[in-house]
Amino acid sequence: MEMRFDMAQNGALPPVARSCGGQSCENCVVRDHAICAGLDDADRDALSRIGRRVTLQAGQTVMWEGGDSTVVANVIDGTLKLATSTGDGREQIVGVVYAADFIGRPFGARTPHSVTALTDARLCLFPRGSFDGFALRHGELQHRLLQRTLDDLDRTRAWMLLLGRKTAREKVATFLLDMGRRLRADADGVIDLPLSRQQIADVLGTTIETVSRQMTEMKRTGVIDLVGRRGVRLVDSAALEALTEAG
Amino acid sequence: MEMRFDMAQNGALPPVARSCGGQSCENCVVRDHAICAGLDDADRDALSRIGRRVTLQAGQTVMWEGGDSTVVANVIDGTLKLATSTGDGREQIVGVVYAADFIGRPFGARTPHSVTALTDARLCLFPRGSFDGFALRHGELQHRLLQRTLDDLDRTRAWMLLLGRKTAREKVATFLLDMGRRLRADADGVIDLPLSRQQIADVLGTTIETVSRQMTEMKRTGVIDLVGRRGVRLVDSAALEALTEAG
DNA sequence: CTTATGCCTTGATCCTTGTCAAAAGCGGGC
DNA sequence: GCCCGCTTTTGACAAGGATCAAGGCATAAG
Repeated sequence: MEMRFDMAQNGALPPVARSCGGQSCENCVVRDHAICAGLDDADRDALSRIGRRVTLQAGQTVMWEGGDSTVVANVIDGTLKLATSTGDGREQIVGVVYAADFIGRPFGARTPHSVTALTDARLCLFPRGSFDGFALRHGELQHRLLQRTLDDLDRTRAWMLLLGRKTAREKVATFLLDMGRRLRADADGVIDLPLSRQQIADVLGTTIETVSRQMTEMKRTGVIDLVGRRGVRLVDSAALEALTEAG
Repeated sequence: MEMRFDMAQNGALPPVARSCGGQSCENCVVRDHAICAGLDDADRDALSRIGRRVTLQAGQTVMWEGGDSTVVANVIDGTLKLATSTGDGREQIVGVVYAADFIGRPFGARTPHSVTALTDARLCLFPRGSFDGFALRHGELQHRLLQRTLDDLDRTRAWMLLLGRKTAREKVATFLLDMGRRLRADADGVIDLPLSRQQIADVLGTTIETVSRQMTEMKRTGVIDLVGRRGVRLVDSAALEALTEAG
């Protein structure tokens, strides 16, 4: 088992996080998709007074595995990873979150996994205590949080099938299709992956070499095309879909 | 990849499930631990009128992967597995549930995984629509459901680390300690596993042969003791704990 | 434009685990 | 108490993927 101690990943928040408290919900790009959607103006306003905007740079960590659960947040934009690791440094990415997703552990003392920005990102950050109190008083918000948590659980369990039972080929194919669904391709049909090869390996429970070999092979057979380090074009999605469940 | 089509596992519910509608919540053994705990007498009574008790035999399936989500339930006693599989028959167990746990997919159209009894079991079964309506009107119940779902998600993510990054030895050690925590040992310190070797393999994302070899080896080194097919004694929990994260 | 720094790719080899096959042993039924 | 069926164990072998080791190539800095 290889060990990595990736210092760049562990940059703590700067002493004073760049807060944009002046920003309100009115011009928030995720207001209709995040859990705050459905709140009336007064409630949304009350919630916004609890939170503050925070900007993160790629590589910054907001929450640590096993640390006190002091904050929760909505993702305004950017991509972040949720990860756990063994004592000897093996890492497993247990979730990737995007704009409008919710992060952190409400109603619990500890954060069971770390949260780290993969790209530059903006969050709408709430102290957990205040957020918990607000949620308890607003059934609609709690309901949306429940819906989202149930969906997360479904997705997570589907991923367990991949980790436990799929081959390297199937894992990579599933991953690429999943990225194609979540990320928008540019005019040339190229997707800009928010993850490095190592991080893809950490999502799939395999190694960087295996990911690289599988992707190269898929390029050779014309199923995908690789553009620079982070670019992928899904040339033949049907073929990719087929690779999802067969030798 | 091996394929199994385990017919005994797929026994459908009998045409008329043995219902014990006469049973009330008053003498329910899980009333203080299931999500209904915390409801006042009137509300609990209303909820009980929605549900009915059902008895399952080991091997019976209550919900199917991808099927309509028509019912949800509290487990009164027994052990059940949650599972997903690939089109070619590889199975991954994504959860094991015990007395007082909640099963099924509220607030969603489809059940994303199957639910099958591992031992004889009793459920308190609710039609999903009625349950959803009740939950929407009772914030306390919804809050308990949220708490439980958040805990499930945390446990599930912890299990992803096992599936993606742990060795066979570490997987089996982690599994045995987990069982030791959840199940009570008898006077001799022997735990009666609710899972066959194959099912253990399906939980750990490995094969029956690997599970067997690891357990035999642990017995040889005196860390555990094997008693019949389903019995295990955790002789040296500290040593087992050590095997959880090292070669 | 040139150079330097990491990522990423590629190659060779090893080894853990999966696969195939058969023997052993537990448990239930007669 | 004995036998039969099925689970579990054990063995031999194969292979997919991990590990070790260079080398190539984007990307950013000078």
